[in-house]
Amino acid sequence: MPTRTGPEGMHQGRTGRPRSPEADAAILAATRQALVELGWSKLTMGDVAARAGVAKTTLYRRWPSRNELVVDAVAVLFDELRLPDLGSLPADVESVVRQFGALLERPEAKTALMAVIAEATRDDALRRRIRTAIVDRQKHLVVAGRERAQERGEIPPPPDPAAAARDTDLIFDVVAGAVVHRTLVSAEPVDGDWARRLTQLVLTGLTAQRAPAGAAATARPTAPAPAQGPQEPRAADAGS
Amino acid sequence: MPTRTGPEGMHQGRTGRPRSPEADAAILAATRQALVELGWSKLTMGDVAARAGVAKTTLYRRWPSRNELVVDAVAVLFDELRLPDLGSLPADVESVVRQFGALLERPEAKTALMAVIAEATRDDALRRRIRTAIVDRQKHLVVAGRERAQERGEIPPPPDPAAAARDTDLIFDVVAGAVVHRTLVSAEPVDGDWARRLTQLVLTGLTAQRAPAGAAATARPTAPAPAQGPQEPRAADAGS
Amino acid sequence: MPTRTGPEGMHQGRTGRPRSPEADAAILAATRQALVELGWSKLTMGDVAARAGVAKTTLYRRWPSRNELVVDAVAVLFDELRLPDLGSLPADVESVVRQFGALLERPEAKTALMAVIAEATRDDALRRRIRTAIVDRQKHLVVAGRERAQERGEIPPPPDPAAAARDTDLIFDVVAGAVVHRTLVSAEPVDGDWARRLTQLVLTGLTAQRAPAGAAATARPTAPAPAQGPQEPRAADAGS
Amino acid sequence: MPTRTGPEGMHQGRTGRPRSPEADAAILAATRQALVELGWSKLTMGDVAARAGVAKTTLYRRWPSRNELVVDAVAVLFDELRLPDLGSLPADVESVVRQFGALLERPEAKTALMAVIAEATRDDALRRRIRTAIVDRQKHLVVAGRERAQERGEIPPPPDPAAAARDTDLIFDVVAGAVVHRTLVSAEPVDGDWARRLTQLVLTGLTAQRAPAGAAATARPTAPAPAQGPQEPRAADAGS
DNA sequence: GCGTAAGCGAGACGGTACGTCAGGTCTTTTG
DNA sequence: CAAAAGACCTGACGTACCGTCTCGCTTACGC
Repeated sequence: MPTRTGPEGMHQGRTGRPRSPEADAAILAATRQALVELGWSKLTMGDVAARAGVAKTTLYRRWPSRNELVVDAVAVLFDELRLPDLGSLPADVESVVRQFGALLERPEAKTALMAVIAEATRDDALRRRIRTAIVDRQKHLVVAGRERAQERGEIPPPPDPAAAARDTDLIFDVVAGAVVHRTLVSAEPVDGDWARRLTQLVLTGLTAQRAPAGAAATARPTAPAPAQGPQEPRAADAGS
Repeated sequence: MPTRTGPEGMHQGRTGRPRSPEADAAILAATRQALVELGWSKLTMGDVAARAGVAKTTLYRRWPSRNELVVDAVAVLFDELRLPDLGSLPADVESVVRQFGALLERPEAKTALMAVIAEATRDDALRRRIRTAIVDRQKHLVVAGRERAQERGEIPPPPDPAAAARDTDLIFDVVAGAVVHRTLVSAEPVDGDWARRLTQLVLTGLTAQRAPAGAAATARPTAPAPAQGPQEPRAADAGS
Repeated sequence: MPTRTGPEGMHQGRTGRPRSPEADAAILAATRQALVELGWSKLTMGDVAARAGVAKTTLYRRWPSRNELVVDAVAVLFDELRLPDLGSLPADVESVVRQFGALLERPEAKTALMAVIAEATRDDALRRRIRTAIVDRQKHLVVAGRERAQERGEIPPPPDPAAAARDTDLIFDVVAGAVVHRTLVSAEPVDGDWARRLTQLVLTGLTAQRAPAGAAATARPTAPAPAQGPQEPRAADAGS
Repeated sequence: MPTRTGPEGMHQGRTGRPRSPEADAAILAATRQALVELGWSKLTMGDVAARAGVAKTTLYRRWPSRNELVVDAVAVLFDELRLPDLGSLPADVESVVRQFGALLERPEAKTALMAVIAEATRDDALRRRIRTAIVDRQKHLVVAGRERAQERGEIPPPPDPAAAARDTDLIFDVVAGAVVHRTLVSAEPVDGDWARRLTQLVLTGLTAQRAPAGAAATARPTAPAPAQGPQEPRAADAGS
């Protein structure tokens, strides 16, 4: 676990009454509870303070606003995600997919995650906080999974580090995105069958993509297409 | 374009002064503009009304709340998505991926979409509205793409309708989810390279999955799929 | 009864559909009913229209505003006041006092009267309407009472018209004011005893005032007025 | 001046930031000013708050509604009424009459008083507030005037306390009612002449009423009238 | 008998104010 | 000095009425 999040990062100063550490825990728990019961838009600072048995001032002394408070409150949920060692890459991946799906079924996670991402489209500081508190935790799983699979010999070592990074990013977007989309937009559960099919799609897609060598298989980005028609129009009509 | 959305669905009754149709257009335009300038959390009904040159009550007479208003305002953006006929399935898919990515770069779309999805986790009526106004429009593209590819002979007809529906759902969650995640969470652009790699991953993954020979249910990625070539030599390395 | 009030005074134009006369009655009745149930400040035009089974426009076509509508609605109540002939001035006066008191016990009268008077402090047109529709009806009783008493010989003819007018005004203010104040401010009922004592106070006070011999202008109450008897022996102790 | 009114009576609790006392004064002053400029029906809470340089919430924290605020704002005006010692009862009474008349010429007093009384016909709490804040202040003058006149020997001590109370009430209703009626309904000024005539009427009327002894003077409620005609019908026709 | 001008119910319209609520800040007393 | 309590200002909320304005009728008069 990198950089522990903590309420405010820096505040210390060694004099005066020290901040109560129970208060922190109580506030975060109260925030999660309020999130479950009320949802994002109905959650209020005053309500959280009351549930935590704490004054509103104490909240503001530790978190600059509702958004960062919620990020921190929700972040701990993502600590629960574990990369198990089930012996094969597909099994490991499928496990993570199901864990992630289960996490997003929980109301406090599902509500908070999207709301906070929505806010972050306008607020860079918030985006950074989300990245360190949540996204990096998930990405770490992808990296760890790759390494373990390489050790097992399931996948070859990456030809160069840049390609590896690109692959990691793609896998991460595909897996996390698909789970989020299924859970929140399609509103369907991430059950065993779906998790297995997603895992399969991603792993075969990725392996085939990397393997093709001389096969007729897929794209050959180096060799320009003979007559693929106008490419630019494609970009152009994307806006029409 | 099926089922036109309309502000309130049902309200008519032939007596009394009819609702001004210009007001509708002005309000939706004002909503999009406010969304760009202020973002979701700063957008207020009063502000939208003022921009539209309309009374606040007129807004509330037509939309029960900010959420549904924003859904309707943003929904038209998704009408722009087109499935072009570029001659091959990968090219068509890649085009849609890029269109969708470009759409989500637009601030009014990105902000609104996530916020509204977040709210929908607590509000079934809102979820339904999102589904009919936005999601179904996108899903339609997947269905149409499948059909066209079948006509071209790029993919075989589905063995049974249930399997086809499951595949459609999976593809939809994977593609839409990945684009959304990359744009909003990873905050990276959907450029030509990424779009191509995503397309390739999904299409090869899917094809391989359907032809798994006698292989074990869970793919064995070590043994590369024997002949997954049939997508024809496609060599587009189009644009930037 | 002089000048019938009528909704709008002038509206004529002999062509077109004539205004429904039932509507007038229904509206005024609805206004009184709403006044009883809701009080002045909660009474709304829309509510009156609904009770009367009439469109809001119909109200506005006939009365310029709530104030004048209420004045007209309440004015008819004051038509009920009668000057009976009970044979003596005190008995007649006492009767009127009690009638007026009874009228002001009725919620629609009490609420409306004061509210409308309050509004009239800022609105001369409204003040005129009140005067013609309500006040003059009451003042007429005072004038009639004087004349009858003179015919009976109970009081001497006025030395000059100006003095008579001054007396009329004073009596009117004292009697009406006292009844209103007792009913609305003191919130005590106008019962038989109180009515008799008020009547007596006014009549003796007035008679003595007119006959002050050579006494100082400002009465010297220590020296009881020498002969203020001429009101005749009236011994009614009627009453509840 | 007993029982200070205060905004809300009870609220304290010794912890937390105390309510600003300047705010109270500023709000009441702003209310009176707004009343003068706008009149009762145009006075709004928001406007008062703005004039007082205070938030709307601060008003609502202290007064439950416009009505009670206005009562308190206007009440202080009635503190100005003084019972001077001019040496004789008539002179003292006349002075109070003129003071009261002058008070009711002031727009903030005249508008507010009637409006608030009108509202009170539906609201017992408001009626109580008016009584303690305004009416009792005036009544005190009547009581004090009686006592002083007795000390001077101008009027005899009351035969029994009940009679004294009844007299006080009657005088109060007559004097206050007459002044109010002349000012607000008749819309005539309370000038020296009118004040003198009212004073005289009340004092002589009252003295004579009490004095009559064996004189033929006024009512002899003990001795039933010889032929006073039907009393009951009087009560009956009061309702017709 | 027929056109036409006004009345009529309905209900949308641009407004204003409502009374409440939440956000953050600030000022007390208590620990 | 921090914490709790709670007053404070700000500003948006969603609602209720206002008085006006179309609508599509209906109704009586006067040609």
